[in-house]
Order: sequence, then C-alpha cells, then structure tokens
Amino acid sequence: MISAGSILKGPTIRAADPWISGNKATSKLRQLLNDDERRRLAAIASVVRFKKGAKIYQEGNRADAVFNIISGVIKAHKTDPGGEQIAAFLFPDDLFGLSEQGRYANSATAVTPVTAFEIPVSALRSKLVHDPALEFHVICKLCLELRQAQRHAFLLSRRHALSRLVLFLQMLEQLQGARGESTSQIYLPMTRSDIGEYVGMSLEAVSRGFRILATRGAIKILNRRHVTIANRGTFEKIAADPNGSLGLGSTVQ
Amino acid sequence: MISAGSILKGPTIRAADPWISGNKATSKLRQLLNDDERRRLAAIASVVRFKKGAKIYQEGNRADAVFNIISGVIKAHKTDPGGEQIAAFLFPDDLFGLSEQGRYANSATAVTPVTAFEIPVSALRSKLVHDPALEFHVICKLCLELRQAQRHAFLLSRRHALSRLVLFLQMLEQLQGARGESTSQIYLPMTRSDIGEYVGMSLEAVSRGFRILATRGAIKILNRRHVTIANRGTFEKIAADPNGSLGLGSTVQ
DNA sequence: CGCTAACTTGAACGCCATCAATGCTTGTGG
DNA sequence: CCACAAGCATTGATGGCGTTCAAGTTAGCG
Repeated sequence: MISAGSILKGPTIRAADPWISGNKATSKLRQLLNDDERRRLAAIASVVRFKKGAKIYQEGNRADAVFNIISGVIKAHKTDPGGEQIAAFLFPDDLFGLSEQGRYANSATAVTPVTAFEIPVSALRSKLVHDPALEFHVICKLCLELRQAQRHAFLLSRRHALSRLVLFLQMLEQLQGARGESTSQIYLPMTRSDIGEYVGMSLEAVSRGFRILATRGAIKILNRRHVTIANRGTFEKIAADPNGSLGLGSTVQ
Repeated sequence: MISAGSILKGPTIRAADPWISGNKATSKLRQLLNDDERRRLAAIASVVRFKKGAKIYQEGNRADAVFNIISGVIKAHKTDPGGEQIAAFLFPDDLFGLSEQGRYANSATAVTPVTAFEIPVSALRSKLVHDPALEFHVICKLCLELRQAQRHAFLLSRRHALSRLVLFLQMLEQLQGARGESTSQIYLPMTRSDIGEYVGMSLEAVSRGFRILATRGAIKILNRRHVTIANRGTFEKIAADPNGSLGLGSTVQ
C-alpha cells in the first residue's frame, strides 16, 4: 500500500485550486507540491507511526506540529464526557493538527494503523513566509477542508437517519475517487460507533439504517467494512430526502 | 453604524493567527491588514449595496468575485428544493464568496440591508502571488472559518433542541464580542425560520425552545430580535447537555 | 389603520434514543 | 489448530422529543 517512494519524496498535499473550474465532484485531486517543495518539506519533517486506537494528540494541548498522512485513517474528535463527537475523518494526503490560538482544537486518534509526516509548526511557519507558492497551496487545501466541514454540517442538518447515512456514504465514495482509488465498493475503516458519532446518531440506528438501505435495494452489504451501491437511483432519491425515512412499504413514487 | 472612514480605508479582515496563543474564546479579533494593504485592495474593489432579502449570488454560478462585508448580515445557504439549509451567517469584516472549482458552493442572501466590498477574483489572485503577507492573512481567516464550520457541525450533532439553541446563542454572543460589540444582549437579525434552517430544527421548535429556555430562567426574551442570558449557570448546563431537553419539572440537580 | 409576514401556541403521530439481550469475528493462548 | 474471550455488531421493545398540520396572535410596513 505504501510505496517507499512516497515517503522518500516527502509530504503530499492533494487539493484543487478553488478558482479554476475543474469539473465534477468525482474528479481526482491533483498533487499540489512539486518534487523540490516536497524535498524541502521532508527536510524539516519526520516520519511517525501510530497503532490502531492510539491517541495522537489531545484537544487543548499546545500545537507544536502539524501532520500529513502517508497511510491509514485518523479521526478528529471532541472528547466531551458523555458523548464524543467526530469532526472529521482524515485520509492519506490530508493535513491535520491545525490549531486555534496555539492549541489543538480537536483530539486526534488513529482509526487504523497510521504512518504520517510530523512537521514542526515553527519550521513550517518560517518556510511559509518565504514561499508564496506553498502558501497558496495551503490556502487551496484549507478551502477544500472548509467545504468538507460545510458538507458535514449539511449532512448533520438532515432530519432523517437514512438521508444522513446516504450522504455519508456518498462522501466516502467521493473521497475514495479523489484519492484515485476504485469506487466500485465503499470501504468503511471505522466502527459503527464512529459512524454514529460522525453522523449524529446512535450506533444502533446506524446499524438499522444500513440494513434498511439494503432491504430497499439501495446498497449491498458485503461485510462489516464494505458496501456497494446497488441502485444509484434509489440511493440518490433517499439522499434528496423528500421525506427520508418512512417505515417501509409505501414507495411514494 | 457605518463610519465613512471604514469604507474609504478599504477592506477589513478580522482574525487571529491560529499559531499564536492568544487566549479566551471571548477575545476580540485583530484587524489583520495595515492601511497600505487596505488601500491597495480598495483599488481593485468596488462598494456594493443590497436590500434585505436580495440574492447576492446563486449556488453553482461562476464565482467572479469575493465579498467583504462592511455592514449588515448575510446568510450562505444551499437552495435545496423542499428544505433550505443555512451553512453560515456572515457579519461585518467577514469574507464570503469563496468558490469550489470556479463556482460558488452556496447561495448568498442578504438578511439585513448590506454594504460590502466586491473584489474581482482575477485581480485578487494576481495580488496574492506577489504578497506573501496578504496570503498569510487569508490563511488565518480561512482557519477561523474552518473552525466556525466545525463548531456549526458540533452544534448540529447535539440531539436535543435546547442544547442546539444554547450553542447557537453562545456562538452569536462570541461573534459579537469578537467584533468588539457589547455582549450584554444578543442580537438576532435573522428570522426564526432562518435559525431553524441553521440549527436543523423546524421554526416551531425554535420558538418553543426559546420559550422553554426563558421559562427555566436561562434567558430573557426582550423582543423578537433581542435576548439576554439571565442565568449563565443554567444556560451552560443546558449547553453541556447531560440530557438536554426533558419536558419540564424535574430540575435533576 | 389595515394588510401581510412573522411568530406563537396547540394536538397527534412517528422516528430515533435508549435499554437489553443475542450473535458474530477477530485475535490470543493453550 | 482449536477454544475462548472481548470487542463489535445486530436485533427487539418501549417511550420521549420534535415534526407536522392547523389555528390564532403579534408586529412591521405601506
């Protein structure tokens, strides 16, 4: 999965210039940094590994480094006693560890085993001031993450469980596509509980929801970690959510 | 409300360097641009006005300009038939009109009468490449908006109506503070329906929710557009949401 | 001063959270 | 290689909260 080359070359940021009219939500994102930039970033970065379930940093701690994922998946989450909330899942080529007032705004935990670059903030900062092109690339990436967060909010605003789940699956599918992976099946590296904490439902509701989607023929559950979209039409009709849930039966056209 | 000076001087971006450990959510944000930068931006910008309810741009249109609010409030929203969803409310000194693949990701509508700078994207872009300091300021602003969007998602993930409303009011209060306005009362420029579309509830539930908060002594409703926080303790206990709503009666300690 | 849009209040139904028990699977040590 | 354990996931039953539909009330604006 990890080509040795990708580590040797240095950090990778995938995004699109938000002002250029590339098209389609399904488009693959470009690697923004050239080899030279990657080498220079690699000089100030170090490679770190985390086991599944490992805590990478905690909300509120001093933000001394940002991370760039090489392989694996992490979750950024608030650690609110009596109810976690996941703000984002982060995948290879994503940046995380951006701070607010010098401190991490979320906690970060490895969902799968993770390899990442750790880049000290101090070094990155001084690099930024002298490198307008790199700055511009960071802006592009931030715009993308902002859109992503807005999409999350959009998902959460849906009042019906099925609608949320469908939007969640669409999101994962699109992210897989953007990374250049196959979208023939959707990979769910996280637990039902994680999904629940991301989409704002109980884990039981997530489980039931998937089953109902399967019953209605919208998806096919291959196993706990993989689903496919069986009927794109039904699938998207549920996303559109005229009235997302409805018990069963009435295919109200 | 609008000092003539602020128009003459040029665009204003308020944010904080996310890597500097200023403290407190209640802190006032700094104006990032110096007079010289503002003048140069003013040279490529024009001042535009919108009436209350006016549509500024529509989701999916070509994004030819970004806007910087001088006075008034706008909402950024998805225009989904059968259920609007508001992504953000934007206030003076905010930037909006950032695009995705060359097109606006949301629609924008004036909630109150609005005065704003309109800055053509083409001119801004060429300015950015030659001005690392300005780029850095844009990065700061984007980080802030990203945090804001994550806070919105956090709000939406709450399962209880009262908890969402309290978080919404806290958000408005904090934004007022950051702009240097008084926080003795919270101003609600938008309709109940707008609030509902932001917090993911029906407008009736918003109305009822405010009333229940008032009944419990957490807030005081001065009129349709103004509330104050009557009891900060109760208020924040509801935000923490042990079990947010509960009918009435049982003041469970 | 009347009209219209915004807001409040009421009643009933239905979805989802919650509690509880059972089933599956993954990995570890015998 | 098998057995067991511990997490993870599914399934079931019940009740509470919020949506929805429906009036009625207030307030802003001509």
